[in-house]
Amino acid sequence: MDKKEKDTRQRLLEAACAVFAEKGYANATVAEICGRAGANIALVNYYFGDKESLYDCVWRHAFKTAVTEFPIDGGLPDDADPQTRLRTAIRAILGRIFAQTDAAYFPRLMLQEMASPSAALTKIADEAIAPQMEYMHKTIRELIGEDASERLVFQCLTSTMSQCIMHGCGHSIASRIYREENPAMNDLESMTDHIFTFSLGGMEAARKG
Amino acid sequence: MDKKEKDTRQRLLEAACAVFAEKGYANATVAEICGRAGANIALVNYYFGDKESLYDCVWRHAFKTAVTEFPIDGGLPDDADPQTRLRTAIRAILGRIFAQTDAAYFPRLMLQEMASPSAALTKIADEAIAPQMEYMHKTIRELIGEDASERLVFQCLTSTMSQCIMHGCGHSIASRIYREENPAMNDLESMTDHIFTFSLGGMEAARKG
Amino acid sequence: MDKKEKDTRQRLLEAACAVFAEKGYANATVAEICGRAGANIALVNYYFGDKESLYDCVWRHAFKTAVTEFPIDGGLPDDADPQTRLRTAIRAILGRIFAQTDAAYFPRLMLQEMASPSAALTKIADEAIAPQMEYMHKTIRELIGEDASERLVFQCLTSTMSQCIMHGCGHSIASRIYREENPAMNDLESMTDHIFTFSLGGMEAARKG
Amino acid sequence: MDKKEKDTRQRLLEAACAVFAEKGYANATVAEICGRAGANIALVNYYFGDKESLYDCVWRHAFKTAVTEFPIDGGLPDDADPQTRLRTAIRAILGRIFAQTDAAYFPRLMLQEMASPSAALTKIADEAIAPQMEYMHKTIRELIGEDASERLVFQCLTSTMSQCIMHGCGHSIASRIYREENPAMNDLESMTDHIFTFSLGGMEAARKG
DNA sequence: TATGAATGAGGTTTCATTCAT
DNA sequence: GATGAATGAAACCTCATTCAT
Repeated sequence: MDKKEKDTRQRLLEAACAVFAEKGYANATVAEICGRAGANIALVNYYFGDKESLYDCVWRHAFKTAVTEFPIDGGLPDDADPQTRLRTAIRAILGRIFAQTDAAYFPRLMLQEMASPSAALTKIADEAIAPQMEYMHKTIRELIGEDASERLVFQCLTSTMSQCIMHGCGHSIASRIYREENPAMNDLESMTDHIFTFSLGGMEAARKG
Repeated sequence: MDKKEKDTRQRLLEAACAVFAEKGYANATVAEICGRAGANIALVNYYFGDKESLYDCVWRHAFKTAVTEFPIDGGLPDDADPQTRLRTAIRAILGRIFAQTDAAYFPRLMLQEMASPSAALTKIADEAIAPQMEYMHKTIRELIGEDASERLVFQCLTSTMSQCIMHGCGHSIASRIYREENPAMNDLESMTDHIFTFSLGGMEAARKG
Repeated sequence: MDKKEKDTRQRLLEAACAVFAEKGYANATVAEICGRAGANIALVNYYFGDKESLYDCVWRHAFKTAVTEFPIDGGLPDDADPQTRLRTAIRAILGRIFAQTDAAYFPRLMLQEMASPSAALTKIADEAIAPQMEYMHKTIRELIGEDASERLVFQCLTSTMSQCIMHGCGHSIASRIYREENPAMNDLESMTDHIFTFSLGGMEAARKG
Repeated sequence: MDKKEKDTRQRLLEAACAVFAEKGYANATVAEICGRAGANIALVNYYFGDKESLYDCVWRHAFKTAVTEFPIDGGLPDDADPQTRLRTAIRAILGRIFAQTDAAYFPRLMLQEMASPSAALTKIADEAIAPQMEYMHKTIRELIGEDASERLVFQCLTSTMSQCIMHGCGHSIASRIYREENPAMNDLESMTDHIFTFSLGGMEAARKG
């Protein structure tokens, strides 16, 4: 019975991840989630209380999976040089986006939150995003140097993160413009290389001028 | 009477722009649109047929306003040098995002489409986005040189566009992480400078590496 | 169209009065109300917003009808002697209870509130009940005399009101104990006489003892 | 194990008393009852069959407790004089209402039944209420005299019982009108005195008038 | 004896749309 | 050109009950 229970709850959670990631909080329906999980519609309330609490479980699950499978520091020692840390972090973020596991849900959920913030966004920003941003911030600060203004660091951080997010999440629009799937889109390593090189070059230029 | 009609239809269209941009297609309600427009709830169907057709009018209106107020080429002559064209294009895209007019709706609608594509996305991509991307593509091709692979051009294009989009639209999440409004966020010219410099530096590095 | 509109809203309001009076707020269902009114189930929300607001309209309507048809002072001049005022008030309260109009809903709603208070009770007590109680209080104070303790006045007030309420509302239980309808139950005037005489005698005794 | 069973069943019964008394039959939920009893939700059906049967057990339990702890005749000899018997009966009824034990549930359940009769009311009236009313009836008949009409006896009975019920159960509304708790409300003996005196005086007056 | 999973019916509410006027 | 009434479908949630264990 331990088996069966975990099964249904887990199936619900995973179906919910998929549906929330696809449609966003407000637009996702409990009915569809239960339908995909092959579960009775009342079970969401049985296991999670209500849709909002289910969503909490969903983003936490997605986030935990993402940072577990693709930790932002990639397991590097703390004293790794900042260039390595930057490349590793870019690789981690892209890894999440293109993961075939539940880790992929987190970035998609974030895109949904960016488009239509839900009540959970404040919590998510505090608990999930801020720590990762701090890591990136520290890394970029080291790369640009202590003399650079805080503002410059923030701009470079945004520029770098932008590319990670868009290269991955832009799919839905990009794939409609370039009708055939663009080859670069699926090549994780080359994408990492590009963003890393582009960003380093960008920071260098920004630092000077 | 001709006046009044146009008035109401126009008011509905503008209210619809705002609501769709804020909540996305599925989440926007006809009732709220009519409410904001101060119009009777049946008028959406009267003037536009149904919600979907209204949405078509909305994105076309938003797009037209955006390209009229902020043309991607900024009115430059065709033979302007590519660096100037790039900077101008970046400025135009950012201008749209931070516009106080209906022009600002288009990028927000696109963010919504990126998160939760509606049935209209294919049309939008063909009619609205593709031409602009081609202009950017051509510009970047000129900057990188004819020898560069098509793939590299595409990567640089994505990297550049990413920054424009995120610097503007990332607000909802960014403002929650950096509790106080970051100063750079609202300074259009400095943002243009940054993205331009960063992207040029990035392309230079990408071309070499 | 003015006719039809008022019709449905009014029909809903009256059906709601009946159902709320019969079952109490929580136990009444919107479906039954709409069913009795011969209206679509969505119309409660269309006309009243939600169940709670409908309930507000209901008790206010019932109260207004009750005090209009059966004013507590029965139209007596302010300087009427307290005995007359007491008898008139008793008559008014009983009149409401046995009314064949919407006035009868108010005491039944109050019985429901007494059994299972709803969120509206505070409002009802303030706006509807308190003023009537004050009138009764003043009247009884005059009957008992200025020397009597406040506590005694309150006790006599409660004793008098009790009888009005129970003689009327106790029906549901009483009619089950005395299987045949008790004759006194339906004779409004004799019931008024009894409560008036009994209460006067009671107060006289209480004052002395 | 025999102990434990009785325990759980008993805990359920007592929790059910509380919940039914507070919210009435229809409004009480099995889930809340089980929650308060610290028992699994399926146990109501296991021990009692269904909600309705549980309710039967509840009112019988409440009634038995009430008449055991506060017998209507207060243990008086059959030949006690009617005044003493009346005072004792009033004291018993008030005692139940203000009891800190399960005895207090019975009057509250009756208030609920008065407001919204359940399917059980007929049974309750026959088995629980009627015998007590007969006792009161006989007592009052003796007080008023054999010449009095049956109707007068019934009216005086109702007037007397009304006060007992209302002085006790009217709390929810009364406490909202007189914001501070009225002192008389909690003083059992003085309340008994008042109702006894008031009723005797009332009967005397009614008999004459 | 006791549990947690599961279910179907039914509750309130929202929404896009239609219709008569 | 504009309105308000009306509707059916579907959303979220609650609840009594059943079942396997």
